Amino acid sequence: MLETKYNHEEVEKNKYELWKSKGYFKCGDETKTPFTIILPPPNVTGKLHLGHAWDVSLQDIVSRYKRMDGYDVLWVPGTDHAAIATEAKVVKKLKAEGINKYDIGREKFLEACWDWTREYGGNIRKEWANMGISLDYTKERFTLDEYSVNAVNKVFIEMYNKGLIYKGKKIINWDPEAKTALSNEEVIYKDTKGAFYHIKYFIDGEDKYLDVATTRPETLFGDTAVAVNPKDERYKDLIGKNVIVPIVNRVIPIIGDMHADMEKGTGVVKITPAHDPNDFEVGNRHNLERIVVMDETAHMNKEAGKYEGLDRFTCREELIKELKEKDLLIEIEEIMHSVGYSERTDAMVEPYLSMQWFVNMTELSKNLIEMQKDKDTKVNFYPKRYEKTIIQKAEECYDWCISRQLWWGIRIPVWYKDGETKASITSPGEGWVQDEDVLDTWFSSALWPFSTLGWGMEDKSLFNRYFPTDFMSTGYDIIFFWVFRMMFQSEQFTSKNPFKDCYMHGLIRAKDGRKMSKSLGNGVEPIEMVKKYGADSLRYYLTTTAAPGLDLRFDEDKLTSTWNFINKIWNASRFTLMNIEDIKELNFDNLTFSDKWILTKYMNTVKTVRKNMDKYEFQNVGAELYDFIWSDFCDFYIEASKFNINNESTKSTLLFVLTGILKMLHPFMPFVTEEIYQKLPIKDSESIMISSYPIYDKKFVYNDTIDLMDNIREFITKVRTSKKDNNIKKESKYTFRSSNKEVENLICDMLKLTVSNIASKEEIDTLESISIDYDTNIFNANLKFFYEVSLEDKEKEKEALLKQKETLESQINRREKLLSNQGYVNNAPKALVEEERTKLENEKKELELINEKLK
RNA sequence: GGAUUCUUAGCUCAGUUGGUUAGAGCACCUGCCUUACAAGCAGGGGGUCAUAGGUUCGAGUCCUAUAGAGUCCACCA
Repeated sequence: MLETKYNHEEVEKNKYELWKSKGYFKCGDETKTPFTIILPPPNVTGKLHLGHAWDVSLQDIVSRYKRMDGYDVLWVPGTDHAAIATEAKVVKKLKAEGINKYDIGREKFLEACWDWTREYGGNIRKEWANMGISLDYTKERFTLDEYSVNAVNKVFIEMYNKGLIYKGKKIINWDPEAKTALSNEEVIYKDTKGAFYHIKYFIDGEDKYLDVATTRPETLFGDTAVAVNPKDERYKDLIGKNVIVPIVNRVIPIIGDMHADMEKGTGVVKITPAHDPNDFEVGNRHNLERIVVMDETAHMNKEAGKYEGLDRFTCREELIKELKEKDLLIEIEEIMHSVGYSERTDAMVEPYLSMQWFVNMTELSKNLIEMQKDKDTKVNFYPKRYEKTIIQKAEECYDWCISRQLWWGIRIPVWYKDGETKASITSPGEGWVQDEDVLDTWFSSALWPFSTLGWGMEDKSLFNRYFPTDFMSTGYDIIFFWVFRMMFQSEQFTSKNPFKDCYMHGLIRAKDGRKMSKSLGNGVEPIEMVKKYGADSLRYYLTTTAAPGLDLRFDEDKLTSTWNFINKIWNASRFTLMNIEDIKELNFDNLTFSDKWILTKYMNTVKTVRKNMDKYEFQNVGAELYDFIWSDFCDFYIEASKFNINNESTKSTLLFVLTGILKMLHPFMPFVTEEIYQKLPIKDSESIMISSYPIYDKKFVYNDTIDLMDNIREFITKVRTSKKDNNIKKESKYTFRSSNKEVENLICDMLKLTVSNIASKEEIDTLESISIDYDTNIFNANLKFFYEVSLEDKEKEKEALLKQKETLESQINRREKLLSNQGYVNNAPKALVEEERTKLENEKKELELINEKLK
């Protein structure tokens, strides 16, 4: 028998290992329809945060639901090598030991990375187990394993040969700390305090100067022109003349270019083609020289003359000092402007001219847009609005910088010899040297949905059976990093989209709405929450609280409520189990009214739950189950069943409905449902995990019980309220009559009206009474309580009646108006109009009763 | 500048083809140790659904504008 209280620690012990060892997580039943989910691979050396917990819970819900519903589910686990993130951590660790990565060299450094990966890699798996997620570990992948590396190489080479990947010298975002190029997505813009430095650029041969404003004065060493707008009357005549770059004393031309904005600053802008993407374009238009003035650590190079070797910020300070001394500085105007920082190292990004590899996005984007236009080929996003987002991204797409000057990652499969370039997995021969760079982590992640399934490998059986995948779930924060790229790569290499449905969830925030972050110290560890409340509580809370695509403010009080809900389920199960121990088989021959009612309610719930599960509307599933279980099953049905508990059919109903409840809850709370399921005297399989999901069955639907029970419950509430308002004691004498003999016992039981308290004739004659009336087309009843009614009680009753009268009258008024509206009567659904009519009639009847009483 | 989300009870949130009396949890008030559960039961109070218009027989839901909050993209000499 179950303990009186739910104990999540006990319940969650050992179950995961058992499921795993029984092989329930494994795919492979070819008699079933396949259903595939690929887990978004977390960073191998990372920790699972609440966002991950949310994400994996959503996927596990879908996996378990589909598995129970007869699909051959494959859920592929895996981790990501997270090139820059991991490399940064290993560099830091080595630094603490006094080791520099360049001193030990590439090979040794990679060994250190692998050590790090092995050391922390196991953590993730433990946390998955804690969350209870049903991953097929026989298919676990890593973005640096043979599946991934093979796919990456094949894809790169093919794209290179097709001209979809090219090498070029462009301005890219440079992270001077990690000493690598970044993609635009890896740059985070933050408002930063800075300044416009107004500097004098003297016109060559004249005593006049131009006021040139810049936020990065240290780049002046790379200036190769000054631009004004050709339409700008102020400067028009200067075009063609030259100015002198201060300090360097280089003579550079004044050019006319639309890039110079007349409204902005002084209307004069210095052009540094090697250090600004816009200036780069201007430089191309005017054939300007590109002078790089910094090295890869953002220290000044020899172009900066005596400032060579200084860090960019120190140089700025020194330079400003000198400009001031030489009276070349006009003013320093402090401003707030947004500046890019590296997502991983938080270093200020330097726009930097360098040779990098790029993916040409033009064709790929076009392709994606075409596929999204057709409902048969597109990815269905949940919520739908992200379909627009992804198209927008595709439309304004720029080329993707994929090379990284790192060591931890998949090396670019390109070889050089004597100015020749070849793309190849292995060396083309003697004397060929491989490109030093590795690929952006997201390049391998983009191939994940098919690389994990063995695309491009000899054995294609997994790929053929399980691709394309069915469901993808991820936070909206990586839609551009990942979802977008998975889509165009799959489209390019498999001609299909990587998944049919893509569910986007929001971000987890702290209770006050701020982001959870280390620096704010407001982060919450999922592990801690699992310890405190159990994985079941956490999973249910996370997945049923927020609507798709919306953020979730983490509220521990709600987790407590969820725990209480599970405790409620626990106790309802406890009650059921206590009373059905001897049951041998289900028998529905002798159903009571309330049995029929709960069966009908249950079937309706199954229908609604399935509908919402299929649409991934888990918040609706949660609400539906919560309400059904707590209000209908526990608060009413279990209470009612106590009076017929020896009836075999009532016992069967209890067991049948409870089993269904457990099954519908199982995807959300796998542990506790399994625990209880194991104790059921009759079950359809050895584990709830592999049992079958409830099916709507008309056989158990008794539609006429629904409205009648609603009436009964309303009447019961009315009586209880009245008893409380009028201070009517338990043992008060009463008389009761109703229009429906079948349910009279039920009502008396629920109201605890015993035969011994039925008022005698004498009591009826001598005592005063309060009467509670109920009158609708379906059910009417009259209950009178006989007792010493004080004057005060009478006043109170009268007051209550007057209040009721008032509300009734306004309701009748409203409804009469509504029903006299021809537009409504003609256009609204007939059933609805009919319902309104019935309600109006009932209200009129009730008003009559009240009026009578008031007399 | 472009896109997008949010604004519903004191707090946190549901409310999905528009259907008329807007729900939940927590908090609050009252009464109950009723033998599944006091982390519970029973009853109750509390909302002109941000504002202003519009479409419609009917709007929390659709449209337009406004205000406030957030996010993404672009720009940022």
